[in-house]
Amino acid sequence: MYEQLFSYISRYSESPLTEEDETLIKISLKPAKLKKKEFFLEQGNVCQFTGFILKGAMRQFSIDSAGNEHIIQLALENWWIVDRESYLMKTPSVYNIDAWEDTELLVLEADDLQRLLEIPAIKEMFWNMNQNSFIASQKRLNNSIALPAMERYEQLLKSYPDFVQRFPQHIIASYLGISKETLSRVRSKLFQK
Amino acid sequence: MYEQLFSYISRYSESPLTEEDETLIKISLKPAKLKKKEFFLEQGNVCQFTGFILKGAMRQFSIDSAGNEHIIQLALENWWIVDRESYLMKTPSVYNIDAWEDTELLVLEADDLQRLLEIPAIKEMFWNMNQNSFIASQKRLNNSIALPAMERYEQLLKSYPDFVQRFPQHIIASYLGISKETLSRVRSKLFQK
DNA sequence: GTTCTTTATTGACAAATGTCATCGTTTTCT
DNA sequence: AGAAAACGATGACATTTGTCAATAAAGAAC
Repeated sequence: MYEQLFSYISRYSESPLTEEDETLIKISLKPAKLKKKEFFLEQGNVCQFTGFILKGAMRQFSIDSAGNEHIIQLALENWWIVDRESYLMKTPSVYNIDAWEDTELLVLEADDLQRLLEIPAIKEMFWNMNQNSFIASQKRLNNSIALPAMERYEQLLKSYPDFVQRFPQHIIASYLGISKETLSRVRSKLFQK
Repeated sequence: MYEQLFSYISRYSESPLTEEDETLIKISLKPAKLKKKEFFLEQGNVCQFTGFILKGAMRQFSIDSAGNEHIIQLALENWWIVDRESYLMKTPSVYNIDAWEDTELLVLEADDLQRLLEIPAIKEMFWNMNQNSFIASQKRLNNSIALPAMERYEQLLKSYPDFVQRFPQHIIASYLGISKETLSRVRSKLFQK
């Protein structure tokens, strides 16, 4: 179970993990399971955990004043999931995170994170993960303000083809910031070509 | 000149700076000046520097196939500016960065960054800066997919009132992902209230 | 296996936003 | 000071996208 995480770490850091490191990681990251639709974080609560997804699919979303969900993040195997602002500042979150499929995770409490960051490989892994997250977020933002619906969808197909396999269209539409009807029409136009 | 940076660092880290740290910082971060409209980074080039803005205003933008600019970041005094992907991976950038006002910076080359990160206060400062950048980017993304034009503008007024003072409306409109005409109309509606 | 829920498509129409053109004002440049 | 450029507002109209409703198919639950 932890092998998956260790292999992830070695992919995102140059420093090796010692035996003691691995022990500390096993103590800090605890296995957890979520059934489909079960909440990992509900808005108004403080985000207690960072999750590493071993198996399954999750989504992070906000709910607007009209009650509509807006997907701000989708995550599959080997992704980290957390509301960082709430987790780090211990403030109530404006986001929800739930499982879209039955999901297995390793979860890490904020206090344990501090201890883990003493491990160079972990620090490096999170450092790189943070950089990549920011870069990805900025790209998505650029697409969002610069591209019309169809091109946003085409970009998504290129960047995250798995999403389209694992999540239904109305989730993808919300992730792109368009209505499900518009996405349906965009797709039919695309496939006409 | 460096006092401004030192004070920034102390605000974003708990560790103090030693004399040697300060010396190393002074060696690594070099003063630079940009006149209005001058490029800090031009698309197609590798981003060579991370800049710390001492005085002035800058913008980071992409140009789409129709030749329209899309502002993905605005930055004022005490902001860092860089295209991280290009800077870290040494790949050609898809973004442009230029000065909107005459600007004074301290600039840092990627190789020197590695050396600076040995300083705990610097590491901590960049760590926190990265977290904050990601959180801000995610918020902006959420606004972008969840809110109509007027509410996006109201959010901007709350979050970054300085932007509206320092940049003309067509820049603000582009930052919000709307046309300058729409922003003009949004504003006239807002002020009618 | 049947029922209920979720998902996806499509049409008709509404609303939001974009485009183009014009005009007056302000700012910048020399 | 005078000319040129940038800025901002507005009208007319086009385009994109959203909303609502109906329908059908696929999948989940019991």
